[in-house]
Amino acid sequence: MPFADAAVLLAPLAPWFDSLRRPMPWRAADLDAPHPDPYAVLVSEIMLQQTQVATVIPYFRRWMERFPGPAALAAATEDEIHGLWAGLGYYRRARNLQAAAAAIAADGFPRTLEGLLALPGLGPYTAAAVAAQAFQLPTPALDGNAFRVAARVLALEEDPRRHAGALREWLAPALAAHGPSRLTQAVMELGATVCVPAPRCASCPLQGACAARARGIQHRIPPAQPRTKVTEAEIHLAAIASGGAWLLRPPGAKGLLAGLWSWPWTGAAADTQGAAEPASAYGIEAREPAGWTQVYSHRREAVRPIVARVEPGAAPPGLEWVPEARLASLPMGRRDQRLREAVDAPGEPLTVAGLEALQAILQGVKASSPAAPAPGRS
DNA sequence: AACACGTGGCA
DNA sequence: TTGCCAAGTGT
Repeated sequence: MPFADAAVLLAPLAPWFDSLRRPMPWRAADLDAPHPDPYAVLVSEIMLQQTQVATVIPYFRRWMERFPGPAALAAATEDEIHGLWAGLGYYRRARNLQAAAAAIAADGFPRTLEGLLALPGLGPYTAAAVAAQAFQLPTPALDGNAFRVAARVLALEEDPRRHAGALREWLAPALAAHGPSRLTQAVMELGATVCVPAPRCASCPLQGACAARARGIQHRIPPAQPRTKVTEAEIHLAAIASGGAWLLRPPGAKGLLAGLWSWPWTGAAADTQGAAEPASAYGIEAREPAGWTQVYSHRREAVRPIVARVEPGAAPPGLEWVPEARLASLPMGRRDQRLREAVDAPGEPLTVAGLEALQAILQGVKASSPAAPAPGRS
């Protein structure tokens, strides 16, 4: 493809980045040397997958304090790593990062693109980003920012992801010319702060070189991506206490919120209304705090929380009674953290639907099927 | 090749 | 409020 010389086109990015880069705890002071701590680069890059810098910073600091190197991370428990990742999302990243740390502790840090690509959780982008920032290898790292910047500078009107190979070939000489770590970060920084979806061209160091801007088409490059469908669900999420313990579901191995503890829950029936009979007739004291909508990447959940106290009994299959003192230390996603913080909050009296949900959970009705409605009353 | 996979910021 | 998107990867 007859692209203009990237080393020339992107030259203004180097001084721009040297003077305007944002401070980040994983950034090396010397942009021209190999990074003093490749593990820190790796941790930051995994955390930054689909996650903004400002969100990552406090998680990165806590993680590095607790797991300063690959050996410490490799020795941690699943609950520990998920606890430090809790709230950051995409929890598989934490497990992959630990597996990568174990491989690094055993075999040393890979210093080639191929070696990095073989680590779990590192795809084409992350392997290249680590190679460039940790080891100064001229490997083009194409993330959403880099694709957007490249597509605009070159006025590429198609989806730039379809031209990843050509764009990598185009970018590589510029990395070698201006420093792999510097230019890698500069392109992404530009995409994150200036060449954003609604671009701020007036403050762009590449405004004179940008083909999209010259043609006035920067706002529609790159074309919007089709989104995958989001399913809707409504659930009852129950904090059930008995004696000094809470009824919880231990972490699953796969699926949504894998690796995290959760409160038991059950699909809400849409057709049950009206006042409940006194729940005390069933040995239950309960209330329903205000609900909320929980949004995931591909699912929207209307959450109807219940807080209840019941008579002692065996835990239903798949659930565990967990001593109250341990509750605060269990890794939970945002939804379950939110109910954990609300277990002492006031609520409305239990509804019929809420009572049925409690009974379904306590009777061991399979609670993990999103579509499963609560059973009818007997 | 689609789809699963979390959460938060921003217009 | 709703929708888009973020330093993507695994299956």
